[in-house]
Amino acid sequence: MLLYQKIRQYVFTLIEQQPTMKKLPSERELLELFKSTRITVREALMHLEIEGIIYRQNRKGWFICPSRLQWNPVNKVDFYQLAKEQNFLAKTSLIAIKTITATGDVNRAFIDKKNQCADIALFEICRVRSLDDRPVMVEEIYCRTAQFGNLENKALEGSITKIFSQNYDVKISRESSRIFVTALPADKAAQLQLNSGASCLKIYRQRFSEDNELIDYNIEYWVHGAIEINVTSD
Amino acid sequence: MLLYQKIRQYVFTLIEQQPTMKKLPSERELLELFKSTRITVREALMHLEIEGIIYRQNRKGWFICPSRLQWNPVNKVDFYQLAKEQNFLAKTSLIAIKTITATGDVNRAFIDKKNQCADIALFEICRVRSLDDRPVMVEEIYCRTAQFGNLENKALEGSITKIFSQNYDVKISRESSRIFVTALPADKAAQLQLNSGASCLKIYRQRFSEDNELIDYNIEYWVHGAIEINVTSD
DNA sequence: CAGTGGTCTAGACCACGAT
DNA sequence: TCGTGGTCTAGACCACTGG
Repeated sequence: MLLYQKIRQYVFTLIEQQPTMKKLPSERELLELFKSTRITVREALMHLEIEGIIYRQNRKGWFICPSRLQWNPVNKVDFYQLAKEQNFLAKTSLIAIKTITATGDVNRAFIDKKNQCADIALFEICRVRSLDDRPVMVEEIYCRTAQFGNLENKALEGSITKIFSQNYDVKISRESSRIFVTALPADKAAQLQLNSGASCLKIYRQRFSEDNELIDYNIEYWVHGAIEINVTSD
Repeated sequence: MLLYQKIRQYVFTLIEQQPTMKKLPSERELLELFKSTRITVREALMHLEIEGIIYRQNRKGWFICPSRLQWNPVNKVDFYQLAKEQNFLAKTSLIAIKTITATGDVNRAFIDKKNQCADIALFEICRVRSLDDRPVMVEEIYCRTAQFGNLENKALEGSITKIFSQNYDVKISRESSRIFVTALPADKAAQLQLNSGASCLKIYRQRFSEDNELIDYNIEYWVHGAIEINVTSD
């Protein structure tokens, strides 16, 4: 068995035996224990990181991943309710809300047949969501300023869907998501207190009204070891 | 800008400018180009690997990821049809089919109310699927030997769903999937010609008949840069 | 301040792939 | 046989966290 696999096995067993432990021994403690080098120790730790068993916070250390949030992208369930059902303490922090002119993918999504080339003014809302005080997701939400005037003064830590429905009488009727694995960009990693390049689940979501108009465009980055997708089809 | 980010950027631009290129320069070529070391070059390459832009085949080199297969877990669409629609050449290789006694998760899934403790005899089918000759998925399929006698003599490179329906008159009516990111176990990595520890999307899928009996239990490992999940809900 | 991970150097030997 | 990536050593300095 290779050395880094032995170290991986040692840490893995440590986690199994001491499930209450949150922080792992430091890289230097491990290299002394195995009379090895940091390269090899980090090889083992990064292995466990990809498995979704441990994660690191930038320069703070390595930590054990709590259980994953079970999430069904088809049921339009509120984040807080979902977390509560699974015994997590959910929290949302508003990072920023600003007005932008749509460009790129976002622009293409919002263009409709009536005004193909017009500049589209959008709100860009950036939020971070935590489970038990661990940041697990950062998202950008785009929606039309024309449609949601005064949105910046609403309680943006809660459910956007509820704000749309209760304040603007806008109901979501259909949604479409693209989900894939990639790396966190540097800015998103920083907001999650992670190192850039950590693996994540990236989700592009478009939500439409009954008459098929795009209501919002959402880009979510989920810390990869923090979520599990459940889908049921009939 | 950090050195490994410069190298990453260089390779990234290389890929953009020469989209027909399949194989990247070797690690040693890159380290000479940047007068650096393999550790740093590999840091850059592993970054791109996590992003799903490049992948490595064990000791063969680093390669550029082709576009991802778009897959909707809710639509029960045939793999070959899906690939064809997206201009991929699909292929399936049967690795093994054997008879086992259900244990662990698989056992729990197959237990029904009638015979809680009986040993359950299952087929275990292992297959590898490729797109344009790149292995992208390895799967294990479990189903009851009692229900699918003589299954080992069927054309197992094709659609299992079709075999169930055409040879045994068994129709799938409902399915339930769990999807998450993890690392490839060593044996699965070898079957995909990848290094163990590569990131993957792991999918547990259970499929049920109209009267809610479990028909098959499926464990899929998708190479993480090879697939994108599309979900639409009404 | 000491301790942590982040980045980086300059090598080495090995197993396996392509030829 | 030679080139590839896989594994590993033995250090170094830095940026940031936490007490």
